Amino acid sequence: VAVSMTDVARHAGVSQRTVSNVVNNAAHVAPATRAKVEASLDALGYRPNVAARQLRTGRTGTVTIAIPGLGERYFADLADAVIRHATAAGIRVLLETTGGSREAELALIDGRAGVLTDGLIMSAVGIRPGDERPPEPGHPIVLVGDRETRGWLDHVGIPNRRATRAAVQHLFDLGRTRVALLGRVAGQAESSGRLRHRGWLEAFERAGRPAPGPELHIDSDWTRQAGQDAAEALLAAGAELPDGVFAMNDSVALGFLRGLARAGVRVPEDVAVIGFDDIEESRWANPSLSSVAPSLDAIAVRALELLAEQQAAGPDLERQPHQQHVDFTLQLRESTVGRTPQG
Amino acid sequence: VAVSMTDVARHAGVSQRTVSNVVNNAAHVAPATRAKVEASLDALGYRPNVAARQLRTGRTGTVTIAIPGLGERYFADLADAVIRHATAAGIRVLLETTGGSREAELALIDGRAGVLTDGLIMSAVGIRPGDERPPEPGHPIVLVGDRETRGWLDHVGIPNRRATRAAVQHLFDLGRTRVALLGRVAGQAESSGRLRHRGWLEAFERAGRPAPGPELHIDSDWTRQAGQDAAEALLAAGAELPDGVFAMNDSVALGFLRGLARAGVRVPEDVAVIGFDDIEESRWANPSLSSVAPSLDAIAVRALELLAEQQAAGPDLERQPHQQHVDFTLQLRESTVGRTPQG
DNA sequence: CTGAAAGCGCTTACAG
DNA sequence: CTGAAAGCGCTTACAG
Repeated sequence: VAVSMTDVARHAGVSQRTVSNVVNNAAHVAPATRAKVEASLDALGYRPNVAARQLRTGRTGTVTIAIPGLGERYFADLADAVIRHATAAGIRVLLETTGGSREAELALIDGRAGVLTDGLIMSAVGIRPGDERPPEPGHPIVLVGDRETRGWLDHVGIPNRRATRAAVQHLFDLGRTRVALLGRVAGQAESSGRLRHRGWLEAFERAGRPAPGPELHIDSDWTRQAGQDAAEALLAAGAELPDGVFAMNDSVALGFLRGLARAGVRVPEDVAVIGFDDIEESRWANPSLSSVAPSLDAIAVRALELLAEQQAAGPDLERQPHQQHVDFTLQLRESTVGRTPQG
Repeated sequence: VAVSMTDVARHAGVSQRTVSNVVNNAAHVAPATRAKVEASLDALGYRPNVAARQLRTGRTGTVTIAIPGLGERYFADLADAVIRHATAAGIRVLLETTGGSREAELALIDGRAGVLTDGLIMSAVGIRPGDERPPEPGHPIVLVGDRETRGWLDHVGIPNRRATRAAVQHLFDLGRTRVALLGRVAGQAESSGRLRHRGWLEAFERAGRPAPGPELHIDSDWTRQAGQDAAEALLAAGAELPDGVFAMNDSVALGFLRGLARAGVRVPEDVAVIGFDDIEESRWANPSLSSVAPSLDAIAVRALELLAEQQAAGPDLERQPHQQHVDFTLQLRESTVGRTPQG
């Protein structure tokens, strides 16, 4: 059914090689030949067969971005950044969702289902440090996000502990002293949950303050609903409220804000709240939410670069995995600094 | 570098065909042979070469979902629905973003850059009715979303006019009479903007009310920022406020709500607001936003079915394009019905 | 600058 | 139940 280069070659009265040269814009094609071939290309409606090209060259011009799911806005934003930067470089993107399951992530890493693309960028949340093994030649892998392992795989993310310390210090600078941690501390030693927990503790330490007691750790899933429930439970318990809250991500922070608002607690006057991830909703919440903003663009660019680097390196057994940090910023909004003149 | 079936065959002392049979779980492989081959498969670490398989069979097991971008939550949710349902069926999904540009959409439709997958599901917003042409054999296409063309391509969406009438009627039922339209009426005759504009007019007509005057059409981009700006401009103008607002999508509605809240206008007491798309933020806004909720799951399932149908039909020149509607519901929340006992 | 030919790694009639 | 072989549509040394 499809028109092949052979068909075009016959139609134009040249060899298949010449058709290939024209299609791929190779230099040194005589103008007359080129014109003739292009006419045939158009006349027959030729479309390149990507599978054949890929089989021959071993390259697809496509990379895979794997995230837990698009439902969580942070991951959608991350995927968006990768897609935008890849597209700009002429690379297409296959999106896989893992549901955050270790099994699904491992299957992708070792290519069990077949390697469809030139490389894999994965926001891994389910695998454990021991699961990593050196990527096989021809199957470059870059992990992105918040883990901080010293594993076998390249990794790019933001410095979680440092970013957390900065966020908590911001609350200290505002004069808050009883700064709570909102979220669940779970997962592996190097999970973002544990890293942020440690950052919170370190902030007290570095500020020369006594370590926060357990009553300042508000346990909660990292979801909006859980955040709202946590706020309601806290208020129902009637205990003294913290005057500052560092939330492990924006979703739980937004839910918490809503729970406070419904009970008439004033933010930031009574409680100042800062989150993590800087998802888009945070700009639009009422009050708008301060947050730690990782540079997703920088993460995407760096991940794509590392992928290209691994491809170029080929089966280089000496290559050490690159573990890199990119920048973050503190987005200060109403939930900590109140309504500012510029709104 | 990679291990081929030939390598495995040599290692196991069988023919390549037998290896293929084992890998593809073909029936009628002698148990002893299977065991032998499986041992070699494991020993050598065989991974199927997807490109070769695709070249041979012409199928990839992958479909493309094309949307304007992941930044707009509605499209992310749509892509998520397609990915979830495709994955459940063992199909992988290539995500392309078009930026809503007609050029990018056309390039995908006619496969100019090469057809990478078994089919294309596209949320098209840039192409015009005349741009559609019958899909080429072997390149199935399904359009999804809000257009309502009688074009050459299969289409699945929700009945925009009917859904809009239902939303406006809901406001009438609440006793509102000055029900404004918020959003810009632009694009082709069958664009969702024009369809929703018509639905708004029809609602007045069917309710036996006089047609709304132009002062009830609040022109605005379909974005959050624009919605907020529109609310502020309206209040600054000092004109009489509408008592109900049908917004063309949730984003502009949410921005509008924020603008009202900042000025102390009470929702829904002073103004009741309903949006369109039912994006996730709407559940979490304060007040939460009522909205027309298309069934994204139904859209995804139906689109995938139509793709499969086109594949099965093959080059059937008699096949008529299928243009189908799926269900919608009205999600009633605080912005129209106020805070209810169950929160 | 162009042609004839090999081969990427599979699947699948065709035999036996 | 298994083998020997063709061929999917390309790219790319090898010649000329």
